[in-house]
Amino acid sequence: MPELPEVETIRIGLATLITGKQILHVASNNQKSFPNSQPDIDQFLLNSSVLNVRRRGKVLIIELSSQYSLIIHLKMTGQLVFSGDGVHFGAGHPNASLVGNLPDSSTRAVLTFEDRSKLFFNDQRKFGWMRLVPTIEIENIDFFKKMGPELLSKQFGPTDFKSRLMRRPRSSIKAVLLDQTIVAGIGNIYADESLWGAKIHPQTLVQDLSPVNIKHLYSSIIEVLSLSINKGGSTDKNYIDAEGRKGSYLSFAKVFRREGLACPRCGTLIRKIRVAGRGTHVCENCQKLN
DNA sequence: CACTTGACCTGTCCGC
DNA sequence: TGCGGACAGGTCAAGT
Repeated sequence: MPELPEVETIRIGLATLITGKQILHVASNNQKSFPNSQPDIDQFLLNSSVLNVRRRGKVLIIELSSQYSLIIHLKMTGQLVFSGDGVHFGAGHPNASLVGNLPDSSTRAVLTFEDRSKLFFNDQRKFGWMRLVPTIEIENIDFFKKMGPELLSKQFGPTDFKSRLMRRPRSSIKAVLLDQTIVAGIGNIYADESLWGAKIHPQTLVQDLSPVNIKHLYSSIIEVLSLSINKGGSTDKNYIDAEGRKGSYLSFAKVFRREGLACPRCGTLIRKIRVAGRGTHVCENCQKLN
């Protein structure tokens, strides 16, 4: 569920909360979530401190002073929640009811910093993972090597977008937007929202898109992602930011999770269909199939 | 080779 | 009320 805007929101929060802090202790109760048997951990995680927090696509990268980095993929239900000075999760915190007391049954790993503040890696469905890798090797890791360009990068524009899409001309545009090797960061929510914004049916084959379609889609994606980052991302069920806050983007969504409601543009009832194996929200009046 | 589907998980919701 | 099954969606392996 965390897509680019959610991960970016977490990154911004984490950067201010943990940059400069030294890691004293790490605990994991699930080898898939975080294999804490790695010999590297004692040497390169403990007693190292956080240099910065970066993002690549939907992946967080916590760079450490040891020249190692923690790479974190939250997948569907992962959360990173910080608890420490100035940020309290207990009685009186406005989000206490959302976060509850930690650790809880979904906590898979906990980092403890030198000031006793903690970072909880919660993940109900155990799809997410955290790995310790040498910083210099990050770009050689397979999924980073295969990952498409950053949509919000200044070096990335509509022409690049078009040439990336054309790598999969015979697939539906929705499947291609979800493919992280084409462009990085879009998931189900923002695929549906940007396609609605560009008035393109999700099942349209890439080769059937007009140049104008592609231009509109590019603008729509940038607009939707930027708006969502400004709203702190989307909260459906599990997403919260590093301080335990929900995002408000979903209240701005035009089609996602709005099946049976009126399309804000034309009033036609929004339908939920299945495209590329995913639940897909569409206004079949605005978004006509070519 | 290009593309689609199923598995990985667990909590929630719906229908009987 | 209880229970089985569908569903949620990011990614990779397996299947067509």
